[in-house]
Order: sequence, then C-alpha cells, then structure tokens
Amino acid sequence: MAMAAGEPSLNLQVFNILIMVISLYIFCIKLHIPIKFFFFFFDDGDEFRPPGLNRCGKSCRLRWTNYLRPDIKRGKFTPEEEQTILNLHSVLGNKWSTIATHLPGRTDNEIKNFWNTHLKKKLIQMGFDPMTHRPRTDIFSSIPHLIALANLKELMEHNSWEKQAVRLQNEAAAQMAKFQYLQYLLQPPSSMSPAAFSNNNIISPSNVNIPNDFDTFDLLNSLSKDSTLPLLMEPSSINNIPSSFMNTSNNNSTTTIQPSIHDSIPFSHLPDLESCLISKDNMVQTSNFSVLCSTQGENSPTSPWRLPTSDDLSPATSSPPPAIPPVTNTGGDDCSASSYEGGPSSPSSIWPELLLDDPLFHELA
DNA sequence: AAACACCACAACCGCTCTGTC
DNA sequence: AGACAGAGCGGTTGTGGTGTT
Repeated sequence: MAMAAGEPSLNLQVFNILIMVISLYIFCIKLHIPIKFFFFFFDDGDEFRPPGLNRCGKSCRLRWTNYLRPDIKRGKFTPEEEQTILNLHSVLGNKWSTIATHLPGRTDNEIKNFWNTHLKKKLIQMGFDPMTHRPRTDIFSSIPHLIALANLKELMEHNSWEKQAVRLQNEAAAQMAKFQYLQYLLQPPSSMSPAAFSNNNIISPSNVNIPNDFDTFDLLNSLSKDSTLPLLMEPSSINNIPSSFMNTSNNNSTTTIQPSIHDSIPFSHLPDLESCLISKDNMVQTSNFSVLCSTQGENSPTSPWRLPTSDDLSPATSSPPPAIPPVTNTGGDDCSASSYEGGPSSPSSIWPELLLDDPLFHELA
C-alpha cells in the first residue's frame, strides 16, 4: 500500500477535516446557528424543532390553543354544557371543533376528552349507543335487562303472596313489549336525517311507516283492543296516552308523541343524565322495568321487586322518567352498536325470534 | 408503605385542507 | 398546475395524580 507521490498523507487529511469541523463549529457559534441544524436531515419530524426545546411549531400552537390561551375556561363542565355537548353530538357527531364553537371558552380537545372520559361512558352505562344516541341493541346492553328479568323471576318464585301483582306486571310487560315493537315498526325510515332532529315532529300518517306485514296488523289489532294502550294512529286519541308514555316535561298539547318520536330523534329521547344515571354498583339501570313498574301503580316502596325510578335516582328533580329503551334483541343486525341503519330490514323477524323466544320472556309473558 | 389499577387530561400523531408562491 | 408550509381536525397515547388492595 504505497502512497502515491504528491498525495497528502492520511494524517494530513484527517487534520484538514478536523480543521474544517472546528472552523464550522466556531462559525456556527458566532452566528448562533445550532449545530443540530446541520443534521436536520436526520430529524424524523416534519418540522424543524428549535434546539433545547423538544417542541415544533405545531406542538407550540397546540399548546397555545388548547391550554395557554387566556380565554380558556377552566374547571368542570357544567350540566348545561354537558347537555349542550350531548345535544350537539347527537346532531353533529364527532365534530369537536364545531361543537366547541357553541361552548365559549372550551376547546375542541377539551370537549373531546370530556366526551371520551365521561359522557360516552355515561351513555353506555345507560344503555345508549354513544354514536347513535339510541338505545343499544347489542347483547352487552341487554345484560342489565336480563339480570333484572332474572331477579324478577327469582322474586316471583319466593313471593307467592304477591302472585297477583306479579301477574299484572307480566301482562303489562307483554303489552309494553308489543307497544315497543309497534313503536319500532312505526319509526320513520329517515330517523337519522336532519329533519328528524326537530323536536316538533308530530305523528301523522304521512310520516309514519305503515307496516306492511301481517304480523304488524295483528299487533295493531291486538293493541287497539287493549284498553291499556292508546290507538296510536288516531290523532284524537293521542292525548289519551298515559303520561308515563309521554315526556311529562312537554306540557305542549300539540299531540307530540314522545316515545315513538323520541325514538326517531337521536338524542331527545334521552333524559337528563344527572337525573337518571345510576351508580356504578347498581346493576339495574334505567330499564324497561323501572318504567314499567312505575306505570302500573304497583311500584310500592315496600314491594320487594321494586326497581329504581327516576324519583329514586334524583329525588330533587322533577324531570321526566327516562325514555323507554326498546326491549332489545341480542345480537340483532338492525341496530348494531356502531351502525344503525335507521330502520329494520325485516322488522317482524327481529323481535319475535331473538327476544320473544327468550325463555325468560316466555315465562314472564 | 408499596404495588397496583384506574382516571383525567395534556400532548402527540397522522391525515386533510387551505393559502401562497 | 404543482409544490410547499402551516393550520385544523380527530384519534390515540403518555403521564401524573388518586384511590384501592
């Protein structure tokens, strides 16, 4: 490995490179240029980050908009804000920035976090799908209902002295199931359309899906014979709907049927969260049965199978009883947790097979 | 007191949109 | 028209605090 004549020695080359590096270093120090600047091509970020601070301009902007901005409101969300978020989310979905424009002082990030950590869980706990704001129909949401059924069954077995009252309640349960099935069938197909968000939806033949199968007609006939339930299709009878079926907070006499219409309004069927949310350890949530018991006048405080009512949940408030989440099928594909289609493809095949065939249901009905 | 689980929230990430050159 | 930078947005993660065992 003889070195060619006139070619600088290896030591000299290294020395020259060293001199260049030192010169560059001094140059950078004099001009206050960070050395890191020359290694920007190794930076994995898409923006240049100033030395010393591991922050890019983007994160600084986020820090300002989400935290440092002086007009940001601190503290917990008020119930009004909570309700606003719920209402807006039912209409807008996860458009956090749009929702934030309606809540001065709150950032989209804050609202998003609040939703993910609080409101979503609340809705799930209440048995509502946080995406559709409608009663969930998956098996997990049905578990509290089934537990309530099981408890009721057990109580029935051990409390023969109240068989008569239980029988009445079972009849009411069957009627309620029929009613909810009918209500389900009568849902407008475009229940998720913006027009459906209006709280002034009035039931009328024009906005009601006339059922087209015989099962439904049979059900209608059976209901019309039943004095317990009103004739829904006759406007004159709408005012006769028992108050428990109606949103009692609506004092307007414009014949607005809350249960069925509520079911078509993504959020309006929800009661005030504070008034109906039950503590975590209470397995019996706002279920059909809590409403059912209260509607039949059999829900005496001493009754052994008494389930919580809205009064139990919030004695101080006079808010209406929670809406009736339809008795849910277990695993039906009409309204999955994340993809509600707004209407059943074959309504008559959903309830009877999956829910009404439930042995517990048969025993009770 | 320590370990662990859970919760709340700021921060980050990746993507899309928009304005500028 | 296309490239680029910055802003905006929604989903996700990291982390510190708190409660529980």
